[in-house]
Amino acid sequence: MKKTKREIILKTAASLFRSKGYSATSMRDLAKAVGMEAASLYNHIKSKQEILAALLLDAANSFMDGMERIENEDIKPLEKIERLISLHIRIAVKNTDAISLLTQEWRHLEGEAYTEFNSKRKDYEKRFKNILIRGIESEEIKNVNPDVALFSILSTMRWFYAWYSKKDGFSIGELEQQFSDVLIVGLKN
Amino acid sequence: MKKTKREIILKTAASLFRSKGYSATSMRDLAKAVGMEAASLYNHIKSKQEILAALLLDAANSFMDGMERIENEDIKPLEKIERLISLHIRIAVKNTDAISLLTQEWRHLEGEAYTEFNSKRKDYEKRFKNILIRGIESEEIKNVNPDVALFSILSTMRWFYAWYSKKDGFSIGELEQQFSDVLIVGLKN
DNA sequence: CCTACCGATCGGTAGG
DNA sequence: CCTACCGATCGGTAGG
Repeated sequence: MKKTKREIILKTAASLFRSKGYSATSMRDLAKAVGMEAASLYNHIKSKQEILAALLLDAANSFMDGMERIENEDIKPLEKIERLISLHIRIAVKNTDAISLLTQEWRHLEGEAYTEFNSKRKDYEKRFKNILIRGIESEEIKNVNPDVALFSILSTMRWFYAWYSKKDGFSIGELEQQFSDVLIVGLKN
Repeated sequence: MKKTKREIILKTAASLFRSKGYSATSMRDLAKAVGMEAASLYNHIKSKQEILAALLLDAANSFMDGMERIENEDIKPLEKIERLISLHIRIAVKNTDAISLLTQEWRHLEGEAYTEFNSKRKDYEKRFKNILIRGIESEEIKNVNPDVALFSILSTMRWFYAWYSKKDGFSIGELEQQFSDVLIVGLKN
């Protein structure tokens, strides 16, 4: 499990970008945290932008892979929604810093990386929404506005990393159960 | 309805901070957007920090006032939750830029302003949670984890401004109805 | 991986 | 409200 210098730089950058924000983190901050001079970073990475792009596209791909897998499972729409909630929770627990960037810092992407990230994001949302629509059609899901339902689930899941960082003592299973309860079953008795 | 220069500067800053982020927005960007030289801004504001603090504390106070009012209404907990959802929607529709900063840029606050903002935020969440707990006690609300329920509602409402900016043609009444449906009644048939 | 350094830009001030 | 300017810091490169 030896980590290359590049991997260490990326991990450290994720943590700094998360706590200070991309713009407010300088390459000198990053160099100090890694234990080298700023100029030396450039032997491992091309630019500050490349770091952000690598982190975000990697995280985005985890979600695309998960979506692909869940779409192809032979289960009902509502169960797919549950699996997607679980996907978000698991990725966030495993890779909290990178997920925070996905929520907070993606607008600082430039050029092609921005375009690529954005189109993945839109594709993901479209596929998620299609599952909701199929659930509404089969009457497994209430006749709610699918855009509102999609947005509600995704907002909650996108901020999950921040909530999770403050709370302790929940197992993955408990988290999945409680978020499914609230997001799918609702509050009203 | 004449606006002072200071008000124009604050409004313009809110819009720039929203689209570029606080750190990535320079005082020269702001000056240009307002139509003066950077140095001249300082006749109306003390510092870049002061702008962010003024915008955020003002927005935070809108929520504190709304919470105060709703707490004192003689209605059941679940109806208070509905009113709070409506409060978030109305403030976000009226003051979209400032609300985006509340969600995205508050961590750039420094010193006393950070402390004050943070304590208001915590106070607001505590009072919101108490309403949920009272609803659970009276069995009007399902026996869900109140932290998870609080977090789910607040995440959705905090991102509402971004969703709303992309969608058109909803009246306030429709928005209130649809978000209450999804957040309170749930998805499962 | 470092020293030395580049041009650009930052938030902010002096003085009028 | 402007011109002129401050010291500090930025992302990044040259050359070893």
